[in-house]
Amino acid sequence: MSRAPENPEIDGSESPHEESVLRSIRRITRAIDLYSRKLVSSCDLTGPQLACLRELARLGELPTTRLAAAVSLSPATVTGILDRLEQAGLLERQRPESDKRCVMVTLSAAGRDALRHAPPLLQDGFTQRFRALSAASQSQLDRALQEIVAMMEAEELDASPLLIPAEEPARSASGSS
Amino acid sequence: MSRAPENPEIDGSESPHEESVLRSIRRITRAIDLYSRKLVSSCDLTGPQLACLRELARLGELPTTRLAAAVSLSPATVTGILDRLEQAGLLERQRPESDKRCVMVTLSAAGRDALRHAPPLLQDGFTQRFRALSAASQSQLDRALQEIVAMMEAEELDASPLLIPAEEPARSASGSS
DNA sequence: GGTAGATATTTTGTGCTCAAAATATTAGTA
DNA sequence: TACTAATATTTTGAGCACAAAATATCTACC
Repeated sequence: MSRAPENPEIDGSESPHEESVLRSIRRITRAIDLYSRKLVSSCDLTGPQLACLRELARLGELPTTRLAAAVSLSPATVTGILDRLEQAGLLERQRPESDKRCVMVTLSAAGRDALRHAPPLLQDGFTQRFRALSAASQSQLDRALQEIVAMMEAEELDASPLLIPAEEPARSASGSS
Repeated sequence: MSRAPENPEIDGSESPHEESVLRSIRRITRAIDLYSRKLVSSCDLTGPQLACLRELARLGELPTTRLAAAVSLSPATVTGILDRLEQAGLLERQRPESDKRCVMVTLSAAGRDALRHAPPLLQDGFTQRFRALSAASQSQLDRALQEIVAMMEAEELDASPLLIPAEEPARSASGSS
């Protein structure tokens, strides 16, 4: 009756690493979210809120859209975050006369102060452990993540039939660890 | 080699890699979210929904809590996802006689079918590129991520020795001293 | 039997997240 | 001036995500 064996491996043929990579990413995402909630109890700021404040401090006054890009979030999302931060008095929004479509965001004194007392954006445990790594190891992890980002953000590689294994991106500086 | 932990300027002193790592993670998270939304238009399932279905298929009937663990989400979150999947007729929930606290979740025929026609959980572009890597490269990325997960999930490493700067004038927001 | 504590799930409340639509403003053009 | 298109932000609607509280059930010990 089952007309075809429907070999479940046909499209499920994922390399074990593929599953594993996804699983790791989910766990990282979750760990960050959990830490964000702990942050709230220690300094009344969530992770995304703190990230916005930090970029604001780093880049100075800037329009919503550019802030959104800086923290890798959509403008719509940032609007909500800014609402809450403004409500808390940590920043100010104003439309410049020159172009009233824009909204320039500025850190307030209170915002700068909150930032000074805020813990790091990543778990303290992670921060400690990461800093304990050799510069080479840090760099290696950093590069690995960037590689994943690049593969992730690269869209669809067209209709290109991908069969070209071509060559390894050959990482030259493999040794120093 | 081991850089002595000089008193690191207390708060500003993040290694450049630290910033970069966080930025990469944010971008990865975002890329996954964006793909999840594209998924909806192609198969009416979001990423988390698809992830739940897949685990369900992989592990068979199982209680909510175990499913939550399998997808690295909290039970509360999974409840909402299950609501929608059940509504769509892709799975069934029932409380076994033996223990009516539990809720056993089972894939329905429609669920199994939807799964067969669903695209991969990661961007197609990523999947293609990742598969094009050598086994060694895949493994390397996989390991790097797992290392980060481990550092991320390791809590606080307490007062553990190892690299304590001895004094660390902890002004960390531990309330008013 | 009855009551306390443990276990499993759902509900509640808040925030993050996005696309798409709505709004407001500016610039270009007839 | 009026009309159109482009730009910048906010609103809307839906889903994800969690902790904490609420609910229901089971187990253990009296």
